[in-house]
Amino acid sequence: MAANSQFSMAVHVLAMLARSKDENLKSDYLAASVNTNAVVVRRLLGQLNHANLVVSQTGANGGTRLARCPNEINLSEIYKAVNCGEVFALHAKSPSKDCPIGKNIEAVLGCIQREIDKGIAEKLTRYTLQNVFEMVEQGKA
Amino acid sequence: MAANSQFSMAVHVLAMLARSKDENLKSDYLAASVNTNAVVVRRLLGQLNHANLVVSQTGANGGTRLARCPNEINLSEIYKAVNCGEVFALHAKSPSKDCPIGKNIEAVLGCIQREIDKGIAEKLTRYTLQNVFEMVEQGKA
DNA sequence: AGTATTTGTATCAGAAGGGGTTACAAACAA
DNA sequence: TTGTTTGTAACCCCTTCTGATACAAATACT
Repeated sequence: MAANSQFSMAVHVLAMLARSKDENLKSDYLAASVNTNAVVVRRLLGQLNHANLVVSQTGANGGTRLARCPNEINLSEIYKAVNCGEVFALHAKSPSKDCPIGKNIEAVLGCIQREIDKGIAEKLTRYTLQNVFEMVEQGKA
Repeated sequence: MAANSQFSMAVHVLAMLARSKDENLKSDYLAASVNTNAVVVRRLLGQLNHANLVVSQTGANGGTRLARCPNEINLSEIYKAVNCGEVFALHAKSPSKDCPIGKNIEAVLGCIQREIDKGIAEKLTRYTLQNVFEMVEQGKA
């Protein structure tokens, strides 16, 4: 898949916002750091805003800042906010219902899919934005 | 872009092979159950063969069968065999190295990425192909 | 040997989605 | 009012997945 890098960009942008505390940052400025276009950043911020992670203001001296403290935001929320889809897709075209395997495989795969998603969420919940910000600041990967 | 359903198709095909024991199944037959094209199935089987999960034979009465017992194949191996890529992509274009965040964010994200991949593998390792086959047979999702 | 069958693979076309870009309306500060 | 900034629509390009056709190579059967 053309790999979806929205989560990476989102974490990057949010880390920038965490660093700037309560100061509004402009999409132009964020785009320069992420090395992309300002509109791409604004589209992303729209999703983060929708998830109540950031607050934006239009107009002169506008921009975006965090809606909460960095230690009150965890990566799982960010992951959910930028809808990256599932880990793997179910069949593009439904399997044959005339086949004993095809008839039930989708339900089983769906179950496994949910299991994995739970696992991902569990891992991501362990990291707060504050944690990530500190790891980046300390150059500690 | 179309979401990647290769893992789903792979599990489906392997479940079919598990059901047919040591009998060779033809790509045409598998394709009918998966509801796709025989070439798509052969491409998939090529990857599974490369991972030593199946064995194929050309020629009349040819086809494909499992290389191992279904209870000796776990879903993590299948996941690795069909290269589904990472859960999320890192930045398409490298972030600005002039920014304290941009300079280090990729390393931190890579670390998180590996953490998640480990989690997925751990979950998938719990299921054998035999488990999946039985769940499908029993219509139990 | 000869024929039919089946896989392996190359190649192309179409669909879908991500990302980059331009353009412009709406909101807001001064 | 004027200049700035976000929000969003519209479009293009590129990549990847899927479907399809075609054909060589391998194999079984007669």
